[in-house]
Amino acid sequence: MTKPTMDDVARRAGVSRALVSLALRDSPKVSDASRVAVRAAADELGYRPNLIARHLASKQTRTFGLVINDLHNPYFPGVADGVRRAADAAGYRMLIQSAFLDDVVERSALDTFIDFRVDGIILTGARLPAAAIEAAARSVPIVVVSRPMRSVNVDTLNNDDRLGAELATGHLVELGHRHICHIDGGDGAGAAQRRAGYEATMRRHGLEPWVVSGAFTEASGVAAAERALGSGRPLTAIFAGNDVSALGALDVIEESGRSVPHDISLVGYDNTFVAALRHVSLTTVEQGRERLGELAVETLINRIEGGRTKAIHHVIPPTLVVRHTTAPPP
Amino acid sequence: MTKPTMDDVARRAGVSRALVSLALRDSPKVSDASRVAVRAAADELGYRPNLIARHLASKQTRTFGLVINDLHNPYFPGVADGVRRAADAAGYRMLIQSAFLDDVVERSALDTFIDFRVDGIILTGARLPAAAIEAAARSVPIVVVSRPMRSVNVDTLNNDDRLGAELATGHLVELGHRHICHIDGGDGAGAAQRRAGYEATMRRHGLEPWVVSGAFTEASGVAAAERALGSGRPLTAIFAGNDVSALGALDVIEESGRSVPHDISLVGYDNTFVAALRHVSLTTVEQGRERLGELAVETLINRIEGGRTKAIHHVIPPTLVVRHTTAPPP
DNA sequence: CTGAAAGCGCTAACAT
DNA sequence: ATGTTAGCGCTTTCAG
Repeated sequence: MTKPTMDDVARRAGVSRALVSLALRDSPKVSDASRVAVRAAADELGYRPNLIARHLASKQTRTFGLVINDLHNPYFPGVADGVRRAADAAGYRMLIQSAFLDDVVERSALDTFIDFRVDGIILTGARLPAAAIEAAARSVPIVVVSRPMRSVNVDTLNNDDRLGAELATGHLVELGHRHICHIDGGDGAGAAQRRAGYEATMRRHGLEPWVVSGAFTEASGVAAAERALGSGRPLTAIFAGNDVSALGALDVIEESGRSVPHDISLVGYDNTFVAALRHVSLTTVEQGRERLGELAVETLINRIEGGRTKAIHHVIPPTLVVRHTTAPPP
Repeated sequence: MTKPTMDDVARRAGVSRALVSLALRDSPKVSDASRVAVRAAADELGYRPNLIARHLASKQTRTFGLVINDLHNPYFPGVADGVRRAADAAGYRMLIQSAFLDDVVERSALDTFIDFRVDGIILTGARLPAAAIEAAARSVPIVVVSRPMRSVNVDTLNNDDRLGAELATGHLVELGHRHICHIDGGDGAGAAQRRAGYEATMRRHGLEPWVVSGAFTEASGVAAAERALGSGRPLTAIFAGNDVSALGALDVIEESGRSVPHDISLVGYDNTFVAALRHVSLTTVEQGRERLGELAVETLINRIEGGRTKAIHHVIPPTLVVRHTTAPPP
């Protein structure tokens, strides 16, 4: 169980340890003969370099840490796809941690990556206070994805949440809806912007905003929809803060005997795979999550390798995806 | 950006480096005065211990690596929940990597964890050859979850896939179905056992098994259902290898103008949150995924700390969750 | 092209 | 209770 070290390989190959190090990393200053001998010895021994030691000596890990706010939210794996593809192409590893929707866990996930001295950290959907992120960013490059925040030293990457909400709300208004309720994302990442976009659109059309507070979870969608439906207030459409809360609302609407979109139209946000299921067919907003993931890596790399110090704030335009949960009001 | 080291803290607190090390880890053999002084110095400096260095010196990382076969499959986050809870309670960190359904990526995820010298690895839904896992298990404790395999040196934890498939198929038979097609999981983890359970149940009832090959993805469910429906063969029920492939099948069935469960009954496997959505309400099989995650950690810990060397193979009984996608045949 | 030697930041005996 | 001294396994000058 005790693993062979570089010394073992060196001894077996009849060369010095330093040469093994060079040979294994394909340095040009190693003769072919040595290279072959070293490789052979390493293979025979089943040698695997100890990254812990390598990193301690070289001061870099070539690893990015990805903190996902909630592994259960199908939005995030899409971001992870983009991150992985780009990281892979650039020769970086990616390690993931989930915050499990808990701020304390999120904080410790961030600390763990810092303590592991990863070369860069991607925070997605983070709910940590901006100050905490700023502080952490002083010791490692951090890029915050899908969580709008203004900062001079941490990079951010977002879809335009406000615009997305405007598209969603505008779509409902155009269909003829006047009683549109917004189940918001509470203090979730981007929730405030989506709420603002909703409110602005409503006002622009002379309609009164009606926000029921929620969170980015299915359970909160259930609770919020129950409140909205139970209020007795006229209601023909709901714009939920994200897809999973929309799904919660969908359940409640149907349970109440109403049908979607016949009685009530419903819009989500994120365009997750669940929204795309024909059986659900939820009208929603696409953020471009994979692209955000890729951009996150690029942003990190040009800070690390390019030495950039000024923060970048990139916002990409979302698009409305119209499916079958929206129709003119009854 | 250059971080303070333990030496900096020691100097500032006016003590030796070793004492800082002890104080920061709450060793009882440190005076209160020193402890306070060290903590203060560390805080003022914003000191964070370098885990890389700590691990190199202590030969352990107190970290488990979790390799998830497919981050997009909502089954896995449930396992991760269980792992995290148990790991947390035992004082271990958890790092995640996704294989993104790709065997090569899965292999490199495993290698990365080995190279990082994590204390234990949990493979869930892995499709790697058993031999590769066995080999890796020689250098680090590995427990394989949701992937049946017989082995003398690697621990496994599974629900009884065969039994689960028998429950699912038996349920359909009891409802009166005779033309039941199984969309299998191809070479996915546990797919063979589920297929066997289906076939055995069919034969036991004098029915002819009909397996259409698939995989554990939505896209494969779509393709397989199209083939089944297009075959012209009588068909009143489908038992899909897992929930996401069932969802793919559901889309195709409805697209063909048939309704579920009126024309065709449908059963999945995994009881993911999507199956539970009232709007989907998929009859499925619950594996007990969180429990599997917790057990995985316990298994790893009693091997690491308890010094166990004989492999454990634990199988837990699945349960059928009947919802609204199953009904008697038309 | 190869080897020797000096660390990387920390832990773990061993002293005191 | 606290300090000293070796490493952990690797990379990286610096000589040869």
